[in-house]
Amino acid sequence: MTTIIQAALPVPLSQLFDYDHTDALPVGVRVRVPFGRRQLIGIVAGETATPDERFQRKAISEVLDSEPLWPQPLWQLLLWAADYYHYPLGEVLHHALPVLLRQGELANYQATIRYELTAAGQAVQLEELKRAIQQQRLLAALREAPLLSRDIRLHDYSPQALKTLQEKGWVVAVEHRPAPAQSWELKIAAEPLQLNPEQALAVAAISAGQGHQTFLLEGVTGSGKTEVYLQIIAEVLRRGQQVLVLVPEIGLTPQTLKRFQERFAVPIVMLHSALTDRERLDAWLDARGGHAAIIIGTRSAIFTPCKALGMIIVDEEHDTSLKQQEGFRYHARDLAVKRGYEEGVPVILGSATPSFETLNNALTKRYAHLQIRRRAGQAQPVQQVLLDIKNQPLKAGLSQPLLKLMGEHLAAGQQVLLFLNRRGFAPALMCHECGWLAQCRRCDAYYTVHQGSRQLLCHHCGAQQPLAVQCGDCGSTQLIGRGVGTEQLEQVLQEEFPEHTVLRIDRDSTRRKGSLQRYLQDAHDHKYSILVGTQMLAKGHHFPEVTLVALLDVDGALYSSDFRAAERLGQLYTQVAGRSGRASKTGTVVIQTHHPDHELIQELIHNGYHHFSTTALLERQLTQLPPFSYQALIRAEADEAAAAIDALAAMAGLFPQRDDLIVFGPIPAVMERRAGRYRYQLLVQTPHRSIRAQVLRYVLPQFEQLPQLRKVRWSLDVDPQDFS
DNA sequence: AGCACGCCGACT
DNA sequence: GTCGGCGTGCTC
Repeated sequence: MTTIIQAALPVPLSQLFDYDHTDALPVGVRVRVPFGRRQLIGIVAGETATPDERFQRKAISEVLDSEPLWPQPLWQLLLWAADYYHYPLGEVLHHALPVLLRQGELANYQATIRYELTAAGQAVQLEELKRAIQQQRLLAALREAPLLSRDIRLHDYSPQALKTLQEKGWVVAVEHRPAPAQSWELKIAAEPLQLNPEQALAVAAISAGQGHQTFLLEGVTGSGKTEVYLQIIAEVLRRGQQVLVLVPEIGLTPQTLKRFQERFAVPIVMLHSALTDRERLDAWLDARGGHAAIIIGTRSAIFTPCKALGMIIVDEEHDTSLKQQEGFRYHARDLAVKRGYEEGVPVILGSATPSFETLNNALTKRYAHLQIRRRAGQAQPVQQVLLDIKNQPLKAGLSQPLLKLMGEHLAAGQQVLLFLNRRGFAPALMCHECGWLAQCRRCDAYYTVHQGSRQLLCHHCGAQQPLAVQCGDCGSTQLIGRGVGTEQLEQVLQEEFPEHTVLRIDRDSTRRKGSLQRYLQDAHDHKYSILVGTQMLAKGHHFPEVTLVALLDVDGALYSSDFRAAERLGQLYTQVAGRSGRASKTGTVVIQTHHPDHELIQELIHNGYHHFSTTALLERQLTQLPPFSYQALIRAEADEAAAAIDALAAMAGLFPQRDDLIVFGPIPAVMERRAGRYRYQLLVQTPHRSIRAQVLRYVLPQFEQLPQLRKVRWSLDVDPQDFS
């Protein structure tokens, strides 16, 4: 009896593909199938009795799993996500798998080979091998500890030398099977801290809940949100259930792990970018098998199957890194809420500065709203200083009053933190005689001057040029950097405060792997007095000795075309302010601006984020912007502007005319030309989610017929977070 | 997305 | 005469 299996394949096509198979197969099982003239790994998505007979069906080549890869609720989430984001199911499923499973490896722990010294090997004098350096190196390493094949690769040991050592009988390869399903039991390794009344209330409210409920845990920086997490996690673990914790990309640090490990003596897996594919699969299996009690990871960890999930925590839920910005453009926070619903477990969204979407859900009672307004311990409120820099002399963007304040804090032996969201030496290179600016040939952007590498760099397409010495227009050699970047700021500060040390943290200074971690640790340990950095430095790090924090240039955000710019500035300011001052030391936050009277700044300073956000939310309501409407953005790019415009215009023409639908565009992207390509977009907006879904479902299949689309690359972004 | 087929330009 | 450029079409 043959069955007709419908498989979801990792191709950008939304349909399923029919295959013959001898038996029925459960949904969620991987199969290897012939597709054109290649073999693909697909996922069984169902079976059918009424296949499309226009196609010559082929047979499944191989069934790779005996049971579905995902538990039912997670499978439901994946189906929902493909539908919600209008992204092909096959690609969504593919994306949700560890790399090795995408490639067809078995969903098993793999025995690893471990190399150990034999007694003979132990007895060998390293001296004997001085003619064979590679063997000597290996032997020396093996004296310390056995090696896994991964270590061999990682430390670049010679496989040839290893083989020779085995032949000499000095080294043996031992097959090492990872421990199978081990059970765990909650052991509290450290005593919980004493909670303040608001924290206690939050813990109690979450613990009292039954089944699914979403909580917004809005706690000012330093209010002890983590302690709340830890105590409710304890509750979940006590029931023998697992906890999934999502953190921002930058927040996934050894310190985070340490904090959990110090409290709970349970297996914790951390899904970070440094894992090998095999380690990632092992972690995935640990979670799925229920052997891991706590799973901590970034965005993509939301797809980790869990045998007995008890709770999902999304820390820093406002963080933009939770939204994937290319390909399958999902928002991990939104998927977390949906998954919590499917799994019937509570979801905690934590932030000092909630996104307007989440805040709105809390204010309208869809989410329970828990607030912690008090800072833990004796933390003092910060002192806020607004510096009007209109007509003020600036030194590398620093005003005199700020320099004076810095001097005071440094003299008192404290640390100072400066934010400037512009890396490089200067954001443009200008001719002093004629005003010419060095422009990237492939983008609508100026080159950034990088002094260290003596280069002009385009931050948008990556183009690099040797630092020009002559004006491209008048030939003058009077070229000067215009504006200030972190590199220049660092240099000037070093001159200004020669007796203090300056550390710059941005993408350029932390290019080497692990250097960010090291710098953050050094900053924390007060090895530097002045810290200069971009946004990178703003996220989730605590430097207890920092008492002065300054935002050097916020003007760009005040008059931005992006309606979310204000929200982001509010979040940045508040997060940064929370970085300043701890315990007994009063912190100071400084904003430098040309628009000190701007409503947004006044609101933030005088009323704080919560008030600011609720007021700003009213404005979003008046203007019918998200979260009071639902958007989708169609982007198109092509070598010719006309091609992109024509494609989007053709798409726009397919949308129905109706009062509850706005189709706006084609309009040029904020940067119309980037990397030699012209970029345009079409904004779709509706008052209800369901209408957006309905309209897109109607219109998207028709796009395939449009000849204008063949010349462009285009993509759909549901709930776009940024309009670049 | 791949991967082939197919039809026009500069090379052994 | 061929290698190879990327336009077009198809994959159950």
